[in-house]
Amino acid sequence: MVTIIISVNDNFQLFFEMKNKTCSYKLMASRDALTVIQGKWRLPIIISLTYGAKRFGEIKNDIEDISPKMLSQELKELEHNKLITRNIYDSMPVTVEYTLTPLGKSLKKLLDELLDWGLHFRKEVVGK
Amino acid sequence: MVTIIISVNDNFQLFFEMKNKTCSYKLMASRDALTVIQGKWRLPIIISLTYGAKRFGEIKNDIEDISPKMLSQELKELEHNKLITRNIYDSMPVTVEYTLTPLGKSLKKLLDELLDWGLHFRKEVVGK
DNA sequence: GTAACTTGTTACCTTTTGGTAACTATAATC
DNA sequence: GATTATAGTTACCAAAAGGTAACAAGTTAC
Repeated sequence: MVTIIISVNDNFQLFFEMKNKTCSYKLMASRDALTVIQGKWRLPIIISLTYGAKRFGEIKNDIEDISPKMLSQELKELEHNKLITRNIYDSMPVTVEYTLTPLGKSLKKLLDELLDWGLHFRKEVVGK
Repeated sequence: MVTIIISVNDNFQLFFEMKNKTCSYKLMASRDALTVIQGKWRLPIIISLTYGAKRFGEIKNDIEDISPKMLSQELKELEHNKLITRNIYDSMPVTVEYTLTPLGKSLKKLLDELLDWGLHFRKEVVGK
């Protein structure tokens, strides 16, 4: 039996105990991926940024009912996980631009698959 | 502006307000997919069942530290979303077998992509 | 000097998710 | 009649996630 402790970031730890080392490692990686994109606002934010660099207020307008607290919080998390970068411009008033990193852009295939299966699921379950 | 209300199941509702109908529909489908597989125990359970039909106790042994309450709860949710089926056998003592449905098996590509990106992410972020 | 615009922060509260420990029902075995 | 094995359930609690409303700092325009 193996116990592996990994952390996606400072606030989040995953503990797994499994009999099979390879299987538990794969499970961890899959759950890392899930952890990074889950939550109410992350997909909307990431999708908003796939259309190019955006400022705080622009993302907020895109998503409509997100609060500044949640947007700020989630942007920090995404930056921490290196999916986006934050650029401050010394204009007046100050503007801050967010862009997807290469790692962030590398989510495309996963997001496509998520959409694909989601549509399939809706057809099979939600739609009926 | 369009407001669309959908529900994945009786207990869960997603509300989206967006300016672009197509975009919000895609977002909903993607979030459906996320919703169905997220949570601490769903991936382990689904993965456990990819190795074939299993009984309640067998899944419990596979996952080690899951409680009967959580396993029961999550199995019900997965059944409700039509990813698994529950078969009762009138043996003694009674045995119950869980299997993946075709819809459950259709998750394979998504799970593969999740694993793929998760490994990439670990290499880029967690590993450093 | 007051209002407006930018990007946030803070304190407080509610809802959702997950955990613990004890218990249940049924039947077979000792 | 007590123990074992099956597959759960129940009541209660803790932690995480998300929501609301008010505020803050810096600069420009009126």
